[in-house]
Amino acid sequence: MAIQLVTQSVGDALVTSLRERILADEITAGTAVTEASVATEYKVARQTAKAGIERLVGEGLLERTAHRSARVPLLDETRVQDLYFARGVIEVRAYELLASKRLLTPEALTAHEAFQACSTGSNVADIVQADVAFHRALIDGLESDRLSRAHSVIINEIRLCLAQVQNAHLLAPAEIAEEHQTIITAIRDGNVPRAGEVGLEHLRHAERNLLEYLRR
Amino acid sequence: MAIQLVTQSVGDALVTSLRERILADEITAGTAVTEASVATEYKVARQTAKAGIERLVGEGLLERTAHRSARVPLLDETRVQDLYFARGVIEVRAYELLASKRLLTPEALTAHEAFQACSTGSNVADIVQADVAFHRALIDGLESDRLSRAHSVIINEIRLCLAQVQNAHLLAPAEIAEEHQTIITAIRDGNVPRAGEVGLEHLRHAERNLLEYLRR
DNA sequence: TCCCGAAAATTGTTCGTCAAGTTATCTCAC
DNA sequence: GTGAGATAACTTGACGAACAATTTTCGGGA
Repeated sequence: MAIQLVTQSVGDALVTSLRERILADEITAGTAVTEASVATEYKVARQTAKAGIERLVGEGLLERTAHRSARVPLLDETRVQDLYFARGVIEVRAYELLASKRLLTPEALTAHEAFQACSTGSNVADIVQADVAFHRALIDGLESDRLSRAHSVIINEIRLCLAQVQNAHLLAPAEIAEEHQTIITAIRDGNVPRAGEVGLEHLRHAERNLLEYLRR
Repeated sequence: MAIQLVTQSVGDALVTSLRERILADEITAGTAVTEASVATEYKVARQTAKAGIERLVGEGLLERTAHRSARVPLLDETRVQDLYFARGVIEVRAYELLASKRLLTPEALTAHEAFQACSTGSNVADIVQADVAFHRALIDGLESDRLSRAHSVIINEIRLCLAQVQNAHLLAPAEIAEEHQTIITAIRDGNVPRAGEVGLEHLRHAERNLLEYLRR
């Protein structure tokens, strides 16, 4: 068996870079992301740029209608609600299943500790990153490619919202860490209903904060 | 306000057509779907064909690795298990939520009746179609675009499996209709845990049948 | 000011080309 | 005959240019 090399096509690299920049709020909402601009910026063919944009549209990180430029979608109330509702459907059931199996992967625990570690710091992007990583690690524990993928799409769009809000109205990191701990405890105890409840409560807090920010 | 016309780009039409043909098992698993063949068959440019194929790869209806032709994925055990697991996570929680709201849309009831109507017939494709439509209608009742979308991707891949199996090993349509009825009843009664349980049971039956077929 | 039409910008789609990687074929040594 | 290696054929990756269709912008009249 030959050693496997990890290669990446130009198109893949382009999508990865664009995705990062969007999630980092470097490409701000509302500004046009034209095929030509991406093409010249990255020195790639327009077709390549087009393909990349289309993939991101598929992920919900860009929006476009026919013959008009793609844009990073603007955060609005219905979007946030839809996003957290869909996320809740997946995560609540996932946490219940994890609890029923008392399944806590080392990755999830590591992610939790990593969050606690950087929660004392002030870098908001890091905190968001660590928060997302924790939830992702929990879902990944169920070892379902399809579920992880569905969850990932939704959570990426949520990261988009968080990026736009920035440090403005996040919960206190300490509070988030505490809620994460209750989720872990519920799973470890095999307390199925509680795992679902605290998971849902955790999401509700995040959603409420975002909505309050939007309504001000 | 002008009257809105529904138009469709060539690319969209191509994807729609290919998706239908794949789900109808007209493009059988394993056979190569090359960019050139699609291009000549539909008389479109290779670029257009490529874009269409890539979109279907994103939906899980085609598989491809770098520099090799796309193929309709072959049904195998782990795939079926992953698919039904992910579907279960979404549907179980969705049915519980529907029950907690006693939410039964006219569309869902209509879909149920439509299934019963064609369950006496022998056309397998119609039955699969009606079955999928019923579950879709239930999920759509929650009115979450993101959830419907995530569910749709998974269920399309399941349709792929069902298409490959054909009439071979489906449950008896009458049995399916009966299980659908129990789901509806549980939702109507607002019996939350039961809605989740019978939903899960329904999926388990379908999964078990598919797996038995695969293992023979 | 408001509306209309021309110009500019942008996407949709096609063609042709070359490079790079994969698969199939064929030959030659053994 | 058979296996290994070279060769050819096929396929995708990426680019550049071009034209049509559509949207947006903008300037000039009424």
